[in-house]
This record gives sequence, structure tokens and C-alpha cells, in this order.
Amino acid sequence: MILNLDPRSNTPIWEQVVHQIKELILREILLPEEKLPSVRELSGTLLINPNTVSKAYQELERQGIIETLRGKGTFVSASIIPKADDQKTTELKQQLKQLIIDASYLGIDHQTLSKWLKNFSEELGGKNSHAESE
Amino acid sequence: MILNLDPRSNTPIWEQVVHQIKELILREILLPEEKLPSVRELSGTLLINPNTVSKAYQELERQGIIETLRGKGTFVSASIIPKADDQKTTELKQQLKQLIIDASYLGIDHQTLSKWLKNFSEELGGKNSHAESE
DNA sequence: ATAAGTGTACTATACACAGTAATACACACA
DNA sequence: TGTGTGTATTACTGTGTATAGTACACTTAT
Repeated sequence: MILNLDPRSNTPIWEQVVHQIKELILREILLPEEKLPSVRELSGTLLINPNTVSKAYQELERQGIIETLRGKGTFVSASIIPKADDQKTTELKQQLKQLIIDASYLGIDHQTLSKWLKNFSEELGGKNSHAESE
Repeated sequence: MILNLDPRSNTPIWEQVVHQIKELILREILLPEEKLPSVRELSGTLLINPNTVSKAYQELERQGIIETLRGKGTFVSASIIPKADDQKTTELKQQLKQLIIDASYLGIDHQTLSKWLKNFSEELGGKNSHAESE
């Protein structure tokens, strides 16, 4: 598995790993029940520390996206059930508001943002049903 | 001026100050040419260090949103011209994509995001013209 | 049993950055 | 002259990221 990591980014490496694996699952490049690379293997290909990969895997498991079986490996969860989280939802709305503010100062209007949102949504969510309620 | 700061947030205090002042300007609660609180005064009301406020002001000035006159104070710029920045625009699009991914795992669909985007845009951009090109 | 591969836990270290603290400087204005 | 302004500098503390090395518990295959 090859991920694009930016060591100079302000977002931690383990968080970048979490983000990109979530995207790979959404795009169905990683399928349910599929085995992920081992901690040591992925740390080798990404040239980062095993602990960093482990931290990313633990966070993904905490979110119920992957499952770990001791001695066997880590696997994409068979069924990923989106769970509503009021606090995270509030944070996400706040993040969206800030994004709109930043866009405004870049001269990007609502229509453009709306178009981007539509494009990304079709690109990401067209294949699966995470975003479809129940 | 009263801002809502969260010392336990992962985003630095100076960045929170930057964000919220940009929002106050967009909402026209802070008007062009209006004087901002002094570094020492704002640090007093917010119970943070003067250096932290200074850092926020310097960042806002770097973005052309406020102007500082040595010995006089800091003021909202007379005319805030949104400047297109390819790199920042790319980052913003990346941020939007990540937001959509996070939303997906929270069970929030495209339609809901689109609605929130519309609401926030009307709430923020209805009064001024930052987002209107030229 | 043995060995290899798995995730996990622990300690230690280095590094960067946020934030605080204290001080000093340069300028505007009354 | 004095006060208020933004700025600069230095030092210190705390926190979090990341690396490094080691050890442990478990699964699987030999």
C-alpha cells in the first residue's frame, strides 16, 4: 500500500495515514474483510516508525473502521456502520464554517464551493452506501 | 471584544483569534477602518499573553486584512481585496475532500452538507462582497 | 516444540512548537 | 515629558510527534 505522506505538514503522520486509509475504503480500493499490511510491513514501505503505524491502526479501530486480531493481523471491518456523534458533528459544522470563511478571503464564492462539494461527493460516495442513511 | 477561545483545542490560540476576527469582519461587526483593541488590552480581556495576540495580529496583517500603524494601533483594512492563491486553494479543496470523508463516516450525506453550506454562506456572505469577484 | 509473523506495551530520547514571562525598543500623540 | 501603541528579543516550561530499542502475548505453520 502506497500513501502520500508529507512529513512537513502540520497534521501528524499517523493522522494522515488514518485519513488516507479511510479514503481508500470509501473508494472501495480496500474492501471489507480485506487484510491490511502489517504494522512492520507498512512502516517499512512508508519509511516511518512502526509505532506511528500502530497509532494510526489503533485510531482506525477506535472508530470501528478496522479490526485487529492478535497474532493474525488487521482487517477492514466487515460492515462499517456510520455512527452519529453529536460532538463530532458539531466540530464538522464548525470546520465547514471556517472553510467557507477562508474561501471567502480567497475570492471563492458559494457557487464554486457547492460545485466542488458535488464533484467530490460523486467521486467518493458513488460506489458505496456509507452516506446513505440506515 | 469578546472571543470564544478553547485552550484545549488542537488549533493554536493565535489561530483561533485569527479565525474569529476574520469572521467578525465578514459579518460586518468589525467595519473597515475600525480600530481593533490594542495588543495589551485584548490580551487582558482574553486572559492570554500579549505575544499570542501580537502573533495573531501579524498573521492578519500578512493576509492584508488589518493594518498596523506604529504607535497608533491596528485597524481593519479600508478595502479587503480577496487574493487568489493557488496553493491555498489546493489546500482548501483537499480540506473539503477530507471533510466529506469524515462526514460520510458520521452518516452525513451530500444533501445535508450542501444544505449546511448554503445556510452558512447566506449567514456569512449576505452583507458584503468579499466573495464576489472583482 | 519451534520458529516466524502478528499486534501491543514500555522506556528513553530528540525535536518542534505553543504559550508564558519579562524586558527593552521605536514611534505617535497630547 | 509621559502615556499608549506595536514590535523584538531572550529564556523557560509544557506538550505532542516521531524515532529507537526492547520485550511480551498471541496465531499460524513447520
